[in-house]
Amino acid sequence: MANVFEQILEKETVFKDRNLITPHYTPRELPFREAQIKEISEILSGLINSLKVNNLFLYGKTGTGKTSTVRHVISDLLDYANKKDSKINAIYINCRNHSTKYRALLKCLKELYPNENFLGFSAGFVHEKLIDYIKENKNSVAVVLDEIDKLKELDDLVYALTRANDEFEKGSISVIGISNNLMFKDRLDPRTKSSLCEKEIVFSPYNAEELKEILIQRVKLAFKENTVSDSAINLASAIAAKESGDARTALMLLLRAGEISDKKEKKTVSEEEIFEAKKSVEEEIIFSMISTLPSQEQLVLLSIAELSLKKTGITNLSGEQEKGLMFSGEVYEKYQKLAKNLGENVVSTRWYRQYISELEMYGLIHTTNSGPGQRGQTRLIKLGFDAEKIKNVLEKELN
DNA sequence: CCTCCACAGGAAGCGCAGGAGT
DNA sequence: ACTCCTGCGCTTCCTGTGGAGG
Repeated sequence: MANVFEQILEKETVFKDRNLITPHYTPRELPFREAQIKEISEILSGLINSLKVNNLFLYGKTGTGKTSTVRHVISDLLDYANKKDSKINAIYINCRNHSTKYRALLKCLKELYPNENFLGFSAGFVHEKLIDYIKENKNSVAVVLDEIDKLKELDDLVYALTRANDEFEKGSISVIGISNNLMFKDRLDPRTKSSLCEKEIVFSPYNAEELKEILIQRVKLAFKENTVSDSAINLASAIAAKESGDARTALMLLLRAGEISDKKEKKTVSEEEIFEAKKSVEEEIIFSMISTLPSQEQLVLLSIAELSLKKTGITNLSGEQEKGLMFSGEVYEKYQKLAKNLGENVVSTRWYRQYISELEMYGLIHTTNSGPGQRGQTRLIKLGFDAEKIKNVLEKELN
């Protein structure tokens, strides 16, 4: 019998380099983000001349290329700075992993002094040390705060970072905030807001055509030649565009489809595999999103799922029956019943509306304002994914 | 035209948990 | 160990909006 590892590792595959199609990979080319790249670069170019540049705030839904774009610009900037002997540091911080002011500052220091460890030093010391670094080295430092909405004490941190600029004769700190939470900006302290959002750049979702281009480009990198059919790419981009305009979903579709082809020992990826991949990707996304939701929000979502399974639908703007559409009010009623049955407390209508907005932001539901023929000013709610699947996941989550 | 309904979403404030300062 | 402070989840109150109906 052949060696097991030989069987596994030397198996025929459709991939040339599987890593290049995972979400972690930052491609060198970023189609349809030229405008944003240019805008960000123009702003950051001042750093080369040791000027303090405007703080930057980027927002857009998940998978719209915010992080990739920033990483791209930063790496170009550092390359150029190297050539010109310009003193620039760029620090990338994912606030999900460094969620307090202290941890974020610590991460900055770690980048500036790679060989030293400041763990355990007081917050004040860490802050001083950061300022000292810039005073001594006269560097321009750009701090990227990704998923900035996950950061606690954000007001403090932004204040600490930007206020320091007054003390420098040469060198500076600039902050680039990235968020996919559109409401987030409004929750900020007015001073932080004006400081952080000196310049704002919006990333809108990709449409099907754009997703297609992105996929074609990635397929060239990650798959062997002529393994992925055009129709498969078309289908994958159409699915992703319809659901969210999220490039990550589109890439995941291709990745899974490739894996399915390998498993079947097929040498190509066709529409069939994309369809199969769609199921598993959907479930993955749904599961990972839902399981991190607060239980109250899960309850609201479950109410929507149950209603859309039961209801026949309501008449929409064009006067036709649309399935799975429901009023905000009836969802709240359903939610009240469900919560009572499960012994959970029931939140007020105001907070319930907050939940609805958040669920929409995550792409789990879609809402539209009611038009003529409907009850006044209300929201029509529709589930973003298959009701049956969501219900299954939720019922497990909620026991 | 006015009023009522069924909501949307802003503003203020409350109680709590957990971290910092002393 | 103790206060003080702050962010968070939430409620209460409020103003605004647009269709329905008198």
